[in-house]
Amino acid sequence: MNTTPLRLVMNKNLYQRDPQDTELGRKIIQESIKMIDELGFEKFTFKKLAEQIESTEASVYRYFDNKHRLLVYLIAWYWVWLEYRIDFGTQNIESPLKKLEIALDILAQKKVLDPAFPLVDETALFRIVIAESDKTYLTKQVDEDNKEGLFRGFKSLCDKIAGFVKEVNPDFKFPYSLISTALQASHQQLFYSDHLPSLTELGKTNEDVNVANARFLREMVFRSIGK
Amino acid sequence: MNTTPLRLVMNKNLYQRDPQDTELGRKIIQESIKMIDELGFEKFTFKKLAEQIESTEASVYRYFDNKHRLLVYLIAWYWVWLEYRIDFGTQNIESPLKKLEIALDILAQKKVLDPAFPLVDETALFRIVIAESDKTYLTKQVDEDNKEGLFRGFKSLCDKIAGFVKEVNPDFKFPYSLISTALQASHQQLFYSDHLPSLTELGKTNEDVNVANARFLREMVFRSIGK
DNA sequence: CGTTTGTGATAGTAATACTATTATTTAAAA
DNA sequence: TTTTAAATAATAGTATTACTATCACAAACG
Repeated sequence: MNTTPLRLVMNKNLYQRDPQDTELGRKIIQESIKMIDELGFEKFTFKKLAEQIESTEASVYRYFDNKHRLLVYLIAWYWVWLEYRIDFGTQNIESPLKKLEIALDILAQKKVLDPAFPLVDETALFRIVIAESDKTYLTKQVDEDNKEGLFRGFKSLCDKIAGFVKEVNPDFKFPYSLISTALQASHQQLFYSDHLPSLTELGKTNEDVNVANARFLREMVFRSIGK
Repeated sequence: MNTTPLRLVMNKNLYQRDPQDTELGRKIIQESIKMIDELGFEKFTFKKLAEQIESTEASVYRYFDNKHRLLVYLIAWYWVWLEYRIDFGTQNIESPLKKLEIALDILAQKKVLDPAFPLVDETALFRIVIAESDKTYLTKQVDEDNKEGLFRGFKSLCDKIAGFVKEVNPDFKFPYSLISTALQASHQQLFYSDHLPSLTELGKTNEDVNVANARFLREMVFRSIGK
C-alpha cells in the first residue's frame, strides 16, 4: 500500500528559513534528530551537526536562530504529527468516549516510521520527545516564545483531546488539567520505566510497556472523568 | 512559638564537601537558591555565584563538582523536606485515606518560610522546583546519577505516598505511576497557570491557584483509585 | 609547635554559542 | 543566454562557560 508524502504546516516563527524547502534544510532536520537522540540535547551543537552534514555552522544558523529553536521546531513537529494522527484515527467516529479512547491509544502507541513523512525518523524523534520536550518551555523566555506561538502545536492537541473529555462529561471541572497531565505522564512513565523504574509499574508486568502505559492512561483519565 | 533548627540528612554523593558544615557552604546554598531563582539554571554560573558571595570559583568547586550537582542537591533537599513535612503532618493519623489526603494537601500547599530551616528560602526553592526540577534527571547521565543514589529523596517520597494508596486500595494496579504522575502534575499545573494558561483550569476560577491545584490532585488521585 | 584543612588568588584551557565578512556556486529572471 | 540575485561555503574572530591546576596563606587541631 502506498501513502502520499505529506508536509506538516509549521508556524513560521519556528524557523528562520523553512527547512522543508531545501536539501540542506532537510538534511538539518534529518541529521539533528539522529544526533540529538544520540548525544542528548546539551552535548549536541551546531558545529557537530555542520560537520556531519558537511556544511558549516553559519549555514545552519540561517535556518534556525539557535539550537533551542531547532529543538522547539522538532518537538512542535511531533505534536502536529500526533494531532494529525488523532484526526485520522477518530475520523467518522461518533461516540466521544470512543474518540477519547482512540486518542489516548495513539498517544501511548509504540511509534514506528510513518511512510507519509520519509524525512523524519519518528522512533528517534519519540525518544527525543521523552527526554527533551520539557526543555522547550522550561526556560526564562517561555513567555516570549509563547507569544510567538511556538507552543501552538501542543496547545492545539491538548485542546482537541480536552474537547473529547468535555463531550463525554460536560460537568468535569478539569479537562485541560487532566489532559495536559496525561500528555506529560505518557512520556514520563516511559522515561521512568527506563531509568527510574521504582517510580512506575510499567515494565513490571509481563505485558509490553506501551500497552501497560495505555492501560494506565486510560484508567486514570476515564476514572477521573467518571466513566 | 519557637522551633528547633533542624538539619536534613543528605546523601553524601550529592556533594563534595558538606555545605551545611561551613559558613562558605551555607552561603553557597543560600545565594545559589536566590540566583537560580532569578537567572534560571542555564544563565546561572559558578563564577557569578562566587562574585556574589565574594569568594572564588575554585572554592565553590570544592563543595560541588559542577552546577548540575548543585541543582540536584537543592532539589533533593526539597524532596527530603517535603517528606519530613508529610511525616510530621500524618503523625498519629490512623486512616490511610486521611493520610493520603494530607500528603496531597501538603504537596499542593502554598510554600512559606519554614523556621526550622533558616538557611533555606522555601518560596524561592519552590519556584526552582517548578521550573528546574525535571532537569535533574533529563540528562544522558541519569543512570549513573541514579546509581549514586542522587534521586533517593524523590523515590522515597513517591514510595511513601504510594504506600498510602496501597493501604487505601490494595487492588489498584498503578500506585507508583499514579503518584509519580501526581507529584509532577502538582508542579506542572502551577507552571502552566503562570505561563501557558490554556493548558490548565487553575487560575481560571475565583479560588486560589494552590487550592484549585489541591482539588484537582485530590480528584484525580481519589477517583483513579476508586474512592 | 607543626601539620592538616579550608580558602583565596591567579592563571590557563578547550569548548560553546554565536557574529561577521568575503568568496563562490546555483538558480531564477530578463 | 546573460544577468542578477539568492544560497551556501570558507574562514576568522569573540565573549563566555565550565572547568583544572598551582601556590600561598591563615586558622584550627592534636
